[in-house]
Amino acid sequence: MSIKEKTETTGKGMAKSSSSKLTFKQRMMIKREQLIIETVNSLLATKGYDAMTVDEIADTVGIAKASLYRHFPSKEALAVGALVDTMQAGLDEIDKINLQNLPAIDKLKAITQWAMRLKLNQKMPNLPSENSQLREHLLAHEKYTDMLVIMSDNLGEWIEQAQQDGRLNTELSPLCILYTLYAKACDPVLGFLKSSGLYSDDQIIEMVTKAYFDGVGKPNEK
Amino acid sequence: MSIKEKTETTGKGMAKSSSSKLTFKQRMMIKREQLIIETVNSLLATKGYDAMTVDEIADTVGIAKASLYRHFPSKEALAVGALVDTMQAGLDEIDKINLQNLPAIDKLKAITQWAMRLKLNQKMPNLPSENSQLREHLLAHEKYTDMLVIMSDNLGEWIEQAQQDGRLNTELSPLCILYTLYAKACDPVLGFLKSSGLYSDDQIIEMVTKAYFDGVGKPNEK
DNA sequence: TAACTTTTATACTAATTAGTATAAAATAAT
DNA sequence: ATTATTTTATACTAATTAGTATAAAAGTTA
Repeated sequence: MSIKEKTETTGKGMAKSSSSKLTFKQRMMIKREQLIIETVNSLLATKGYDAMTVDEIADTVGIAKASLYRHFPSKEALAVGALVDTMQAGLDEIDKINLQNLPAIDKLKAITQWAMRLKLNQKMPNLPSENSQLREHLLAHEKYTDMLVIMSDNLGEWIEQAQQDGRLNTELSPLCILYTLYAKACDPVLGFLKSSGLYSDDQIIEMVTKAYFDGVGKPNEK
Repeated sequence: MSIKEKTETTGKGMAKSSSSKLTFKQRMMIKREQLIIETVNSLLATKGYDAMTVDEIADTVGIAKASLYRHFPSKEALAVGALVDTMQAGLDEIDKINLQNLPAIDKLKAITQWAMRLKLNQKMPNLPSENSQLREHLLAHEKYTDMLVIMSDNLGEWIEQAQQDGRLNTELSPLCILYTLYAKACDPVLGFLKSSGLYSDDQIIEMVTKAYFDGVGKPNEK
């Protein structure tokens, strides 16, 4: 064994290595990293960043805290990792939707519903309130902001196309539509409707989609 | 001075005493309690419950921590007090709106916009994420839940009336409309649009109201 | 002035928790 | 089997913070 291998690590985010040949250990490392990320995502979705403790993460994953810190150097890095992971999933979903030849409005509905389903399944991490330490670090994290820009550009194109198609309200600025769309990913309405026990997930998504695109008011009210 | 007066206190919420004759000290007490509540509301709006510290509240109000604890027995009580206060303001606003003879749909728009303006002015307290200690205590607090029921009943009546008037989408259940309306009070879109610097508060409220009632989609899209 | 009450500043306790150190146990490699 | 590496359990440090105790200062009342 070479000295070099002694220091091998997945390196916080090289989950997709440039080399396609991975050792068994490396693959295990990646697998576990994914499990950690999933756990953090779930805890961020249910409890939020402040209430989530590192000991809890370790217990839930089923590994020792020291092992956790071999993958991520801090609690913040864990949260950022989870958020980057979700962002990547969103970008992947956008790519998938772009492959289909849909009108822009349907692409927008598709990504909105994808995000809402994630939220309903408690997989959508909750960001802490507006002025928080974590948010600053997140916006200082280049990878995350890069992904955010790519996603916003992509959604922005869909929005402008849908407006040109006459399928989106042109009285609303694209920015306003973009923000309201992002907001659907953390809409508390989904959880409240779910906890009412009256509706299936599909029904909830259908209702909230209708409320979002068609409005709660009657069309004739305009 | 009687023994009785020695133990006088505003008593956490008797801000509206049954007796209309109040001593100077009592009025000072109430005045200060209001200042505390305002401060807590502002801190809850900007930082959230977890990030808000009791020392910070005391410093911001400009009194000693010990004095703070003479008004409220715990941090949770402070938060609950702030939330009850906001809820009361909402009920007052509903009463005010009910005095005007407006169509139900306009009453709904009025209260929605009132809540959004509060949020824009950083006066709307942020509740912590769904499964939190504070939320449980809040729902165990009878006064708060009573107020919540009254408000929901009142808004529910408006919603059903507006549906009968043909001004609200009858494809959406009243419950769904109620929840989406509550959600406007904590809609992060308002803050994002504001921090973009592109719009005045009035413009933001107009935009988000339009998006909410008319939907982001074009009517002809239906 | 004198007696009394309230507020304040300060320091403390106790609990929580992020992150680290360490030695034993488990696993893998030769 | 032996050596090297990783994981684990445990205990620790250091920082934060809710809540309390206390004595001095400020304010009030007579």
